[in-house]
Amino acid sequence: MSDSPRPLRADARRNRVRVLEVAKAVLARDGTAASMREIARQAEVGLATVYRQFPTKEALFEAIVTEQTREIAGQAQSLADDENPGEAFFAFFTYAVTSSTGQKMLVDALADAGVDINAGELGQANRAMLDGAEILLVRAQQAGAVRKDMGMRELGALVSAACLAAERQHWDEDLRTRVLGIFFDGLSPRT
Amino acid sequence: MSDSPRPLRADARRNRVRVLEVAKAVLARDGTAASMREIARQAEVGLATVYRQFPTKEALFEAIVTEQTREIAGQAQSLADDENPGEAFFAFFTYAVTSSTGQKMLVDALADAGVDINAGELGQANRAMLDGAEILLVRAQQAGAVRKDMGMRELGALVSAACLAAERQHWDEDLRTRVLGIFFDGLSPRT
Amino acid sequence: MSDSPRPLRADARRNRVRVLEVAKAVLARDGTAASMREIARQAEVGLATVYRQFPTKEALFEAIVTEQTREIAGQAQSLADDENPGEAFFAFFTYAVTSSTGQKMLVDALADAGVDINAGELGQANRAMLDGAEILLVRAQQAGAVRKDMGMRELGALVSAACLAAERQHWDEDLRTRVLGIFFDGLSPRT
Amino acid sequence: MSDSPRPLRADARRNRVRVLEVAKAVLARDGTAASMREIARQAEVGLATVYRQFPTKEALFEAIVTEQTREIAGQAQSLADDENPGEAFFAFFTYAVTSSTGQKMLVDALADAGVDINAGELGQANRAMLDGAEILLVRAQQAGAVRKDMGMRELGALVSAACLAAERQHWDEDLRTRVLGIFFDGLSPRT
DNA sequence: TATGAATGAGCGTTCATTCAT
DNA sequence: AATGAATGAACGCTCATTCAT
Repeated sequence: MSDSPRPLRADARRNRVRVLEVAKAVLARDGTAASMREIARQAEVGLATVYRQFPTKEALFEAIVTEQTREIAGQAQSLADDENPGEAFFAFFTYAVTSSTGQKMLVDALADAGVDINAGELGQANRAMLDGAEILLVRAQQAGAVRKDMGMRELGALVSAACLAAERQHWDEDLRTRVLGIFFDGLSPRT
Repeated sequence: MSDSPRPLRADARRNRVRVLEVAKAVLARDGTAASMREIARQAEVGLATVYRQFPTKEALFEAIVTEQTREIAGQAQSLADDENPGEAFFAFFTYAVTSSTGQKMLVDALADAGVDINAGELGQANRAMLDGAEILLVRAQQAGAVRKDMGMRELGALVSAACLAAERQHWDEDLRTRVLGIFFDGLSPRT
Repeated sequence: MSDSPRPLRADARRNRVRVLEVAKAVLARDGTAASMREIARQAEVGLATVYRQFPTKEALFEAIVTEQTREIAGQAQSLADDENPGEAFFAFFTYAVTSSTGQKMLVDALADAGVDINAGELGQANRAMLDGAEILLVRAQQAGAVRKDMGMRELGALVSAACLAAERQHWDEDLRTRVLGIFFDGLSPRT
Repeated sequence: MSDSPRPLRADARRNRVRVLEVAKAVLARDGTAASMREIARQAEVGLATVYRQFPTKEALFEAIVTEQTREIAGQAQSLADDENPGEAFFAFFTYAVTSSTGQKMLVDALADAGVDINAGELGQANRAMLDGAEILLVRAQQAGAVRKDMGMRELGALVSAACLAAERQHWDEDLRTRVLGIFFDGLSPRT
């Protein structure tokens, strides 16, 4: 966690962050058809600078997905021993939908492009996220907050659905709250 | 503005239908990145024949969406006076998700491209579909089968979510049934 | 040998020939680093027209080499039963050097690019050329016009050497005659 | 214009030599398409260090060619008063072909790029080499070892031819010996 | 002085669209 | 009416070269 020994890379680091941020936004807007040139233009860096940080378009996508996946995995972990498992689970679900806007699209694009989603850093992050999510799900079920006939497949499907629709339809916060409310009611145990 | 008589268009009509069918399949497989040339090849017609029927790629997309929207609108209409409003509503929801696989992607592509989704034949079809859906929703609510705090916005969001996720993740029938089950439980009136 | 049944392709055919011609010249001048754009520009056709005829740069190279190889093979064949084997052999050698300007460079470029030089139409043409050359060589040796310790390897090396140097140094006819004269003296049987 | 003193350039000198060596090898392998970055990487120096020594890629090429030309000129000089002019000439020819592998390609690349081959240090080296070669040629002719109707143009053409073909076809030592044998027989006086 | 990050021109290739046949 | 050849803009990517550290 100490400062790295190379102060030279201050600008390079800033450029990387900037490119990632812009790329996230551009991809959310234009989908995977977004061009590297457009990303470079909006990040106000040269085209080759993007390529220095991310040697292919695919690598850029993968970096974005990996970053977001890690964030979600981290959130799962910090909720793992929450004293209220039900609330923790629903909070995680909401966080995942809110933060992973556009991610599923990228994951699919990567899969289409033949990237092994379970390999490398992305695979690691993915497993961490899934493991964390499963813990939250099981604890919520044990606490009686979530119906028992739910598995990871259903959870993944629901989260994906919400992510994709929120992304493409630009859900505002109000709509998201109401739709997730419906989801959560559906997830409650049947009385 | 009157429909012109069509004495010679027997083969042209057949070509149009054929191109539409093939385009639907190709787009479902390759997404909106599918090329006009590929569609022409698979339809076994010349490239310019496709362009005669659909002056731009966008127009072809629009035609597909319009057709599918009309089908869904028709389904809503035929369920409009079903004697069991609750069943009718859920059947319609399921039909919409099942049949419009790949459609949402197109709608978004159109919207991205600046097409006014409410204009022209597509707008007409869209309004018919929404009107039909609203009737089904209201009747189901009046019958006590669907919670009262649902509006068309929530309905659209839910249908979209299911369509997009089903499309991108290749839900099998079993998973779709289970996920829609959760949706429908969430839509039931709170007891 | 009859006219092909498609008169439509008159212009396409002319473009193909034109592109091939220009490409031969451009490649002779700029080497394999010549750009497709430059070829298109000089041929006064659109870039995509070049690609319609030759789907990759490699394919264009291969087409050129194949064409030239065929011409040389044809020349070998028509000299195969010449009544003066010595003259026939030397005439063939001269023809090969004169006509295949720049070819060796392309062959090597293809080999570098991983093209199997013995496969497909090029391989066929290549074998025909080598077979024809061998016949001429053996006959010349039997007639006492060429030293016996010559094999196809040496022949290939000598022809290549002359081709490459003629190409890169822009030998005029006079110099070519004198240098080939030295070659031919070297090829004569030792007295 | 005077040579500046070089008190501090011990490492710079070493870098220059190292870069030149590596560049020679890389260019022999990858041709003139080799990238400056690759050369820097293999020389284990920074990219800008290469550019400090050689302000352009062209300059690097020129330096390599100049160095090799100087070596050949030196060889010519040391053979200039050999007691056996015929042997000396053929030894020089062989040395030139053997050592200048890859050089002709560079010379041509330079010429294509518009570099005046007769200017600067390269021109000087070139003249020295040609002068030395001419002396060897004339002495060999006077000694009756080489035919009289040979001039520098023919000599240059023959050496180039052998260099280029040896380079591009990866002649092994055996083949080179045999082919040069044919060349030398051709160069002998006609009996 | 040495480094490597940044840059933009250029390359091979694809695609929607137009036009001559 | 139908065809497919022609076109140029755009894309992903690489490279020689410059500049800030």
